[in-house]
Parts: sequence; structure tokens; C-alpha cells
Amino acid sequence: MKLFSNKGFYAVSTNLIAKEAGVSEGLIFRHFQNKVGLLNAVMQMGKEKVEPLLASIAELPDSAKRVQAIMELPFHIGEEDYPFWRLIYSLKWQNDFYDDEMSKPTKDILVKALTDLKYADADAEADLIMSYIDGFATTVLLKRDSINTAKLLETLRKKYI
Amino acid sequence: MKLFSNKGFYAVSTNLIAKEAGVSEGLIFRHFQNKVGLLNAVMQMGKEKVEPLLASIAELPDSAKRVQAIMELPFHIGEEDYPFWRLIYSLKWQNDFYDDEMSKPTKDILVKALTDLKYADADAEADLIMSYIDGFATTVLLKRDSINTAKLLETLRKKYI
DNA sequence: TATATAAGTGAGTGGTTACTCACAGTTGGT
DNA sequence: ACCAACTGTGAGTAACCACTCACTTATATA
Repeated sequence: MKLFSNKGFYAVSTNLIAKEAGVSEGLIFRHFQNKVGLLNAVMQMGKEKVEPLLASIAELPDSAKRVQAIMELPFHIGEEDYPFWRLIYSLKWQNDFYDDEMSKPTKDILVKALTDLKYADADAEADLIMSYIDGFATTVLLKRDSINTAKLLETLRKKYI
Repeated sequence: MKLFSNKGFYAVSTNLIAKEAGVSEGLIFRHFQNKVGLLNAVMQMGKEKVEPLLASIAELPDSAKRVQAIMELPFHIGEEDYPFWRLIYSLKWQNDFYDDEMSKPTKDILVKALTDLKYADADAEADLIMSYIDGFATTVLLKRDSINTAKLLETLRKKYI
């Protein structure tokens, strides 16, 4: 996951992966059939870690808090999950792997919460917030060294809370 | 540019580039030395097209209009410039090519405009808007088929104007 | 302990990669 | 018309790619 997310799927060879993992190259193909199979397995692992987090947000009784929790998701990514999210976002930009469906559960939670809050056009509002999230994720994952993400979150909260 | 932006730098071979361009493979290396040289030339072309646009925004006398113009930049990308911007954003996610300096001129315009508008913390505010922009660009460049970007811009304007 | 199954290895495979180079054609100045 | 410099070609190259396979080692069950 670390290699894929840092260098990109095509830029990292199975030879390097095996070396970094301390196993033989052949083992990769016994377990995952091919390189894409390894990528899928790696993605599946990440997805299974994320799903319960999303489920816990969906269960929050306060609609406004649900919107807030979703919007602030990128700021609460743990250091250990950075490689996974970097991988997700970098794959977005490669035609072969782009999966539009992945963000749907998140948007659904948003639309429902915004409808509860009597927003006139909950769907359009949700699309806007989903765009924000992509932006926050980009900033947190790529610029955390050069900008203060805690301050960014603070500035965001002053606007919305 | 089209090939690099759709498939990613490492996923596209110089053989394919030459075929699509209708020239011999050797010509690529005569003109650009190596594959990275070609990428740089392609990026330089794009940058030179973008610079005058940014300069014209910087010259707007109304500070609020300058902020608005910057924030809405992704919504006004012409169809013909999509490949360039897709390339810029996809390269962001590859360690080898990430260039933090590229967005600096844009942020500088923002900080100056927000300072004129007497914002208490113009820098933090600018960082937030820069994040928004990354999000809008992601949406416009990747989801223009599945979501209505005109409506997204409309929803955004209702909030800020 | 015996045996079947699974996990792991590493040398080898054909195909592809970025890149080179000797050569051919085109251009522009005198 | 000549030459020098530039533009373009395509066959060739070593390195690397994802992937295979005959083989060895570890594990589980009875």
C-alpha cells in the first residue's frame, strides 16, 4: 500500500514490492494471481477499515453533527491510514481504476442529514460538501508539511459552526 | 498531454506516444532527451497558457471580484484545457513529480485580496479557499459526467455572493 | 508417524521498456 | 549549387517487466 500510494501503481514493480515485503516475487502471484489482484486486496483491506467509521457517523442522532463529522473526515484521518487514502485519491486520476461508486455511501449520509435539516436542495448542497471534502483530503494528504491543517480546520469551523 | 493525463506518466510508453503523434520513437529523444523531458515540455506549454489568465485576474481592481474569480477558476476551465489540468492534478499524487510551488502565485493573489478586504487572518482564509479550489477542480475534472457542475457553481454562489 | 494440503522459493520466460545510433531527407544561408 | 545544420527514421540494445513453474519447506489432521 505504501509503495502503490507513493509511486503509483504502474511505477512500482512486483520485484520491488517483494523485496520491501521480504518475500519472494513468486509468492505475490500465488496469493493474488496478478498485480491487479494485489492492488484489489490492498484496497479491500482499506475499505474494511473505513466502513465501520462511516457506519458510526451514520448513527449519530444529531443531523447537524452528522454533516459536520462527514465534512471534517479528512482532518481526522489517522497517520496510519494516510497511505490508504493517498492510494484512493491517486487512483482516482487514472482512467483504468476510477471508481465513481466509492463515494456514494458518504454522499447518501449527507443527503439524508441535509434533508432532515430542511435544506431546499439537499442534493446540490451535498455535492458541494463532497467537493469540499475532496479539497480538504488533497490538502491534508499532500500539504500537511507545508500548511497547518489544525489551523485550517479551525478556520473552517469558524465559518460553519 | 492527452495520453499522460488519461493513463498516467508511467503507464504510457514512448512507443505509444510516437504512434499517436504519427512520428518515429527516436524523434522524441532527439527533441526532449528523455521521457521526463517530454513531460516537462508538455507541462511548460500548459503553464504558459495559464499564466496570462492568472495575470488578468490579478489586475482586477475589485478585491472581492478577484477572490471570486480565483475561487471559481475550476468552473471556467475550457474543455480544451482539461487534459492539462488532469495532468497537473494526477502528477500531484506521485511523489516523484509533486511540485508544491505551482500553486503559490494563485495563493499570493488570494492573500493580497483578502488582506485588502480586512480579513483578520488572510493567510488561513487563503489556505481554506485553496482547499476548496482543489476540491472543485477534482469534481469538475473527474465527475463532470455524473454531476451538474453548473448547478454546483450556482449553489456555491448562493453561499458567497 | 504418515500424508495431504498449503506456503514459499528463485531461476527462468517472452514480451516490453526507454533509449541509442548510423543513416537519410530537408532546410536555409551564401 | 553547395554545404552545414537541423529534422526525422527505424532497426537495434540492455535492462526491466509481470508472470510461470518445478521444486522445497511448513502446517494441519488422523
